[in-house]
Amino acid sequence: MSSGGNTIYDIASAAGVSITTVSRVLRGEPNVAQRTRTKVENAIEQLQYQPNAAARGMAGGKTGTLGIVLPQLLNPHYAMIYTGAVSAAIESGQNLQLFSRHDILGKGASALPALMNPHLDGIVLYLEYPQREGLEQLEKTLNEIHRSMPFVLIGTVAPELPYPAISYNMAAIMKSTVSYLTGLGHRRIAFIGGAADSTNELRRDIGYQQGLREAGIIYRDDYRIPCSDTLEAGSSALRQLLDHLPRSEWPSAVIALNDLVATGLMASARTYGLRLPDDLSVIGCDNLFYAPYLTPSLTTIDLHQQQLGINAIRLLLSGDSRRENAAWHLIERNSCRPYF
Amino acid sequence: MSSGGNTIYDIASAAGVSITTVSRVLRGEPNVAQRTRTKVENAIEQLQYQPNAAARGMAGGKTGTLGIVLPQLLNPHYAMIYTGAVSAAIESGQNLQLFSRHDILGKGASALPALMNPHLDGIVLYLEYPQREGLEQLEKTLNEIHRSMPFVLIGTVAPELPYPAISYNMAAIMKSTVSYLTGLGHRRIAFIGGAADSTNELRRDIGYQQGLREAGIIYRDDYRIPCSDTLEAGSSALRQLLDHLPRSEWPSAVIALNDLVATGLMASARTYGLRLPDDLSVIGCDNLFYAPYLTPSLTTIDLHQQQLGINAIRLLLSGDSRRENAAWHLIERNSCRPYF
DNA sequence: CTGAAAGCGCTTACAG
DNA sequence: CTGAAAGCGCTTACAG
Repeated sequence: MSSGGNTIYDIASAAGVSITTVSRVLRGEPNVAQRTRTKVENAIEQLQYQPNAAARGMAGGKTGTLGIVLPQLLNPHYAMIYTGAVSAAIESGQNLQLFSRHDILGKGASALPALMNPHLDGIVLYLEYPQREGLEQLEKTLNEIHRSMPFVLIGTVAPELPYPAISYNMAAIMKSTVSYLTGLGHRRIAFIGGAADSTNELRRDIGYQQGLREAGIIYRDDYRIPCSDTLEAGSSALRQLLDHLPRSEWPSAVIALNDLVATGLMASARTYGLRLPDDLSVIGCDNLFYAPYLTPSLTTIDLHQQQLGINAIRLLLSGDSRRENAAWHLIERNSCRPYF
Repeated sequence: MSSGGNTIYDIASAAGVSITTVSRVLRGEPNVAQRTRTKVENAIEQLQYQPNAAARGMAGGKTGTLGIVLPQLLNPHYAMIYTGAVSAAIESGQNLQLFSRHDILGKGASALPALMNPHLDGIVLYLEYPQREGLEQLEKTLNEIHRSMPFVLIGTVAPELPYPAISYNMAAIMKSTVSYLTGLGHRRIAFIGGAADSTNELRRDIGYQQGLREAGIIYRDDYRIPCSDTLEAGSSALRQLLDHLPRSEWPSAVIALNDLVATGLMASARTYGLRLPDDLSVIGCDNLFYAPYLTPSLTTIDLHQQQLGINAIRLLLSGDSRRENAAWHLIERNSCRPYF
């Protein structure tokens, strides 16, 4: 094509060697005479040669590009992971290709071919886990991917999946969140979480209930509101919560699915005349960049997303198949206060 | 490779035709007998055939993938554009590949080869424009890209660049912003903007000064603070502004580079005991998703980023080389109030 | 309307 | 240590 670039042939003839030899020095093979290697390297330098990744992949070699699948990018949670991942990829001289479709699982294996198409050396998968019964289907899909390239799973990874993974231990995180609140004296603690039927949301619910139980608090169904992943959903979820409860039973604290939901919920709380945090403590999850700038500043869980992105790429590159938990910590700010 | 997929050969033999014919129906060429076409289509369907984009590209055809270069993704401004762009790409059956390095210009043409490497059918470029003297270098770079693939420029595009573009008219936007504020009665209007030496920041400064002039206000150097693109920078820029001014000359309104800077600046303002918006009106730019949820909710410029992403892909696909302005509008919320 | 052949830019056995 | 040859999965002239 008019791609205008020099090919391996150009540098072969410039260096006076065969393309095989050029390919060898390109890939850093050891069995090349120093003199030859130098000649080739000079030619590469002079002609500003750039290997064609597509051709490489097609010929069966490494393409030098990794992939990452993220549900979306509007939530900075994912953008942070991506940013960490690119930096780690660049550091290792790899390219990183982003796939931001969430349909990959919804449509099962049917979306898979699109992934296999570009010859990737490996891929990081942040999946949105399906209903429980979908887990089996998912495993089949993953086995299929596994056959053509290595991958690592990140996010809230079901422990049942026997693949390399860096996973948020959502049960532990939720339990700690609840304990933080009970430690402040709260007893009426609501949880505005995801749809209860996804496997990773399940995990959060377990942690929520464990946390309550440990503090001797009885779980109430009407303190658990399902909610999707947006600010607006957070706003209306809080309304739903409060509207179904006599004022005397309104929670004194609410745990949000994530900072987006927390943000929406805080605005909504004000419309009920609730002062924050005096009348209602709020805690989020993700530590988005603007969380310190909300009024009140938002107490939340920092999920170390950028580091997760970095670690995922490193794990992928290492070829190791270990499974580990992702780091996190609670950040105390001003949206929670002791309850007496 | 073990890429496991069926090739054009597989479907050729399944359909009992040559690979040439398969290729023809794949690419929708008209000169194929209906019967033959049907046979081939059935085989494609049955074998779940997926064309290999890399091979396609290498053979000189369309790859079906477009690219987009964005400076970064942590600022939702860019994530919105990306999101719009993918949706438009998917709608047209194209893939979209994201490149988020900002070094493409910093390093001049040297970062270019990485872009040409994957065989893209075209690319959307959101560039960070260089100092004035860099414009010439930039044009050379663009000419080089132009030779191998079509592109469209988006963002604040220098009018000097003779390429298809959808551009924010920053001068007009800034002028309107100032006029909005002067319309509210403000006279001491500060501008916390970008480094004054970038060509697109220059454009904003022009609009700022025009707006002032129209209202008969004299431009003051000490009301113009340079600032980078982060919340922290916004915080310290405001400090820098106020610390150098006697209290009686503190501005009654401040225009921020973007919502990130506005967010940081608002927090900083409070530490000076300023009530918002009573003591200081603030206006941002970008209309990030959380802007309505700040206290006070942030008046800002909506830049219609998602639509910009969509339009950019469509313009690219159309092959048209027109240059147009991007849509925008001011969103009044509660961070600005009349000044008496 | 259809097919055989060359070629895109590489890598990988296979010889030497 | 080095090179000639085959092949990766396609598209594009060129014949027929």
